[in-house]
Amino acid sequence: MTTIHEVAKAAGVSISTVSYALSGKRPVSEKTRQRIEDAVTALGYQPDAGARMLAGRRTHIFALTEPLRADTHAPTHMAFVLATAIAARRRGYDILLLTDEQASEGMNRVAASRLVDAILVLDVAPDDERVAIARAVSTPTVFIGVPEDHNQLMCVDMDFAAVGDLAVDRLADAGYNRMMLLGQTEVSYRRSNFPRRLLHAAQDRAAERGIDLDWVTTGEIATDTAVVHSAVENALDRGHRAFIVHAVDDTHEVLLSVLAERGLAVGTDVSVISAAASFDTTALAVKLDTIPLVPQRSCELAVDLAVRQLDGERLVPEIHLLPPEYLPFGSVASSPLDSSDVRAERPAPTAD
Amino acid sequence: MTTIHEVAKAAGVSISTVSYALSGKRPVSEKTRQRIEDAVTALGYQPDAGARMLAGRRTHIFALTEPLRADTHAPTHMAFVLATAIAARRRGYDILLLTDEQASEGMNRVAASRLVDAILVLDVAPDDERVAIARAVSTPTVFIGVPEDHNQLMCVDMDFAAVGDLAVDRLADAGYNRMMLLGQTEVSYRRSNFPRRLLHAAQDRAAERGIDLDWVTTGEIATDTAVVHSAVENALDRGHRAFIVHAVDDTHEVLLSVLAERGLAVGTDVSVISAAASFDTTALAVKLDTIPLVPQRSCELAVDLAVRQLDGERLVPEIHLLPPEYLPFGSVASSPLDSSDVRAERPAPTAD
DNA sequence: TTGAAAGCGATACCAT
DNA sequence: ATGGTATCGCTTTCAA
Repeated sequence: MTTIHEVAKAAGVSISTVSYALSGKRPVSEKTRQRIEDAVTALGYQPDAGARMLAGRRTHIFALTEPLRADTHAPTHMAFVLATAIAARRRGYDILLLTDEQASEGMNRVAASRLVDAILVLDVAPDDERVAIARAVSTPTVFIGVPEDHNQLMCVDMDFAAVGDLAVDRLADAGYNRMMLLGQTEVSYRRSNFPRRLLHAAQDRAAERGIDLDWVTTGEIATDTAVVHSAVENALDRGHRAFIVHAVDDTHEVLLSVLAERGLAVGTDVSVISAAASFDTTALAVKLDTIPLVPQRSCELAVDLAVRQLDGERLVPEIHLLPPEYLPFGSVASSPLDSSDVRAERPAPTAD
Repeated sequence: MTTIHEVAKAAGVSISTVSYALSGKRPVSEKTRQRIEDAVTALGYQPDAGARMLAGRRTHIFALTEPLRADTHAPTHMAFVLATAIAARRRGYDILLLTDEQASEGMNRVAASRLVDAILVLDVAPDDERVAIARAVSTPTVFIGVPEDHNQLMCVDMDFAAVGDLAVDRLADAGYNRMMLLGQTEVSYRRSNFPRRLLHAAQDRAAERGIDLDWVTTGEIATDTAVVHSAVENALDRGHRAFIVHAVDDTHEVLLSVLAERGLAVGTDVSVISAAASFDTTALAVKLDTIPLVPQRSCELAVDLAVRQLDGERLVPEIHLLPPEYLPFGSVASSPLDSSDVRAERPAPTAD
């Protein structure tokens, strides 16, 4: 193992100069800094992590807690983990995984042992037990998601309410007076609150504008293809021609396939908006107007907030809601038929 | 922060006694060890991670490298990550995530800085670049998967060849002389070698026993439901009545739904074996005979091998293949019709 | 602009 | 069975 002493000797300077040259915390003449850098690369020097943690006040590690429940949607979750890891590395931090069933134990342990500089919390539940721990430990903690009781907590999340408003507004502006929200699984409305935030905002906005908004979930636990299929059939039979989809990719696919079966053209006969999807909707059979949920944005902000706190910035604990962005792809009809007309011209067959 | 000094003072002993009492590396009288433990819990003492890493020769951290390519099947991957994390924690180790596009950089860094005690390699490709690095660094490395060039490498994996043999044997023993292997996606046969290991073993065994084995992949990149659907239809039309499924859950579901549509009863009219599935097949509509791929087994063994190396055991670098286990659920018919009979009694309609 | 040296908080060797 | 202390490799204050 190469130590800082060997680098110092090779460069003909003291170890403190090497340390400062590498950290940049003290000016070092261009000449010596060059010699030091040469020595570093020549010897393949890499500061000892343990020594750095002990002497410095930084471990350069973030903990990432993720309960990984059985109902977690793996692809979405992976996207967040990956985005966090990449954002952290860019700032010089590694990610330590805390997947314990009892995330509490892990959080306390890494905080008490000073293993990590900050804690990032993923997959936040409304009544998350990690809230109490975050308050108890002195390690800076950032939630990616918003628990019910978020007083004095630092949180980052998409503004799901704004997503709901935006989606309803677009369809309403296009002339629809009724629309269908294809939501998440039943369990996700219980275990998280972001689906509710979108739903309630959409319902309120619809009520304000005198719009008839229907809502269905996409299965009990996991997304149930059959449930989605019949829900869509049913909605079409009842005259629905405008859809807001807040769901996983499978649900999008089922919706599009039913529309295709019926010969309904998206952007002409029916309108569809994908709301808060974290996958690439442009890979679908039909491109959809999308209000994307970009994990990178949330995760980068979370990492940034953590780093800034470590750098001494005195940030107020608050919720950071990322404003939604609307990506048009022509899936909303410009001047649709009114749904009552639709109903008139096409008598609803019995479902099934 | 509570230090070992405070614990020592509270317990009225020296710091070395505290250290030994906690590590158990030296006998300590029951009386004093009790006082020390009391002090530890009273003060909520947790040894400083950095100090431990520097003074001891253990960081109590394992690195887990996972390239996370776009075609990675998220649920399967998550199962492995989770299993590894749990196995490691049980042995007192945390998991540091290395998800870099260039896993090389991360591996070199954590090895050189002595951030981790060992490296676990996930999602192994046939020509994995991490093989070279594993050979270069002195940090013990265990592959979960088997690269093409595994000379001098420590690897753990399911014995996929044995899985293939076993599946073919069961169906052959049941009297089938032709069978269909529903395989993985095309890309997985290129990016990994475990699908090939199963396939080739099955083909060889089939050839030995004079059995007609067909094989199809389940889509180009991601599993394509339509592709699977027509492949199964086609196979049935050609008289196939025995299936080996080496694929994700979606593929199982499509197969079962086609069989149901046709009114073919699993275990009577047709036989199905699920081979090397890492999800819970008992949750399917029909219970299937399964040769499961249990991530826990591979991951626990990998962790165990890493720990034993750290404990000084001089293990020879070799491949550890886990023998398959056959879980019967009655999905293989006991005395099936010969496929030629089947063909005779049911003229094959043209597909589609 | 640079160097010397005092910690950081454990582990583990050498004594007693 | 227990205590004293050198040591790990770095960061950072204090001096020059």
